[in-house]
Amino acid sequence: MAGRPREFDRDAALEAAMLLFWRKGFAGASMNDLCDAMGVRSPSLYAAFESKEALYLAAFQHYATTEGQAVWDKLADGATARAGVENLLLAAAGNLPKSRTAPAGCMVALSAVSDEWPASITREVRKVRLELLDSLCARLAAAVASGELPGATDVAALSRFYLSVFQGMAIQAKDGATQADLKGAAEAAMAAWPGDGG
Amino acid sequence: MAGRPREFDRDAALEAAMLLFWRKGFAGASMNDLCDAMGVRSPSLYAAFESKEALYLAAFQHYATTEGQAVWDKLADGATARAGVENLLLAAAGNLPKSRTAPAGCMVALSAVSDEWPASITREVRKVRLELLDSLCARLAAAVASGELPGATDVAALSRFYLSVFQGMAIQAKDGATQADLKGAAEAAMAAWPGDGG
DNA sequence: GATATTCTGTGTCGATCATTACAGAATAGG
DNA sequence: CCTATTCTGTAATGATCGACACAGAATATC
Repeated sequence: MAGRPREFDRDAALEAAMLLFWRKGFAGASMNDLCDAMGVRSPSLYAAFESKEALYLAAFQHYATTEGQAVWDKLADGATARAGVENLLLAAAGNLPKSRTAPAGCMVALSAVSDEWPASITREVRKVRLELLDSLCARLAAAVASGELPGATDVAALSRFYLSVFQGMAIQAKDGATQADLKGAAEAAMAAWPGDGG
Repeated sequence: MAGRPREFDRDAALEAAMLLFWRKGFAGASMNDLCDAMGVRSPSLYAAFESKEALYLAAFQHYATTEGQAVWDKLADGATARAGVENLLLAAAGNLPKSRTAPAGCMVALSAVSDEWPASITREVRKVRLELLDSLCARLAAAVASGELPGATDVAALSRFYLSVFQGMAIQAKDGATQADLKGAAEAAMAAWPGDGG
């Protein structure tokens, strides 16, 4: 391919954009901020990512397939669905608070919770959040099929419940909750597992 | 007091501002939008509310003392703390989804979850959210004192857990969850009450 | 009724926003 | 080497943002 070669690392720039969007949201991260954080001038940025909206969607996908995936993969970990859900919530407790390298909260849980966001982003974010609900439903339905959970279990309700715990933990992480704080909430949530005594 | 009398109803205007901020967030609601919704020209608006930031804080307080209070008052309803928490979550399930008169979600739970908001608003919103946590802690601590809950109960963790359920329900309401959806999640959450069998 | 005071409406302020024209620089293919 | 192509940097675009100057209108007090 002819033409002057790109002077910046596209993946590194996307990672920087992800971190800024993660911290400040869509409207809060201006193109100026993004250019600074990515180390790229705006014409190069537009040539590589098309628009701010497209850049956000790319950064969001990047988040979902790296940071987000690492936590939600835990749902498949463990011999039982109960262990999977517990692993998920404990991983969330470990990852949601602010760290040296990552902002607090979760891009998937906390993006587009007001109507100020572009419609295409709201649509995509909602889709991914509903996929989280689906993955919980699938794991719990399998547990019903295997006999781990009673046949009368309301899988949809139980899935929504555990999703809400995860999402609420993300909000509390934004408010400064520590790993220990969230671990306590996660353990309390596991007491709701059908069949567990109190 | 001398001077030309105000031609608009300050409380009605504040209510309109609250509804718009509730739906669109701080940055999403422009002064133009607000003027239209409130039926007021901007100089009158600034004379009555000082600034956009101050207007948001006033609208937020209005929300907290009306819409929010109506739900969180339920925590005191019922003979036991368990009944109080259940009433709270069921009221949330009834109120959080979009209705004819109100937007979906909760201004307290969903405001300022990204760093794009003015610092004064972030501070105030966080303060109110922590007050919700405190009110849960107080109710549960009283239940421990009265013997309703075991002395070994981790009140802080249990409070954080129920708060997270509420907050997560607010996010799901934004994503279109129905009253029935949220009622299921609330009921599942009550199964985590210490001492309840599964 | 005169005056001080407060509100309303028009119009606009500088700042910031996302986006892009344009020209120069660097590469690939011929 | 020459040309087409793609990137980089400077600078500017129109739009929109929050906020306000100004003049006219409406009230209270004296």
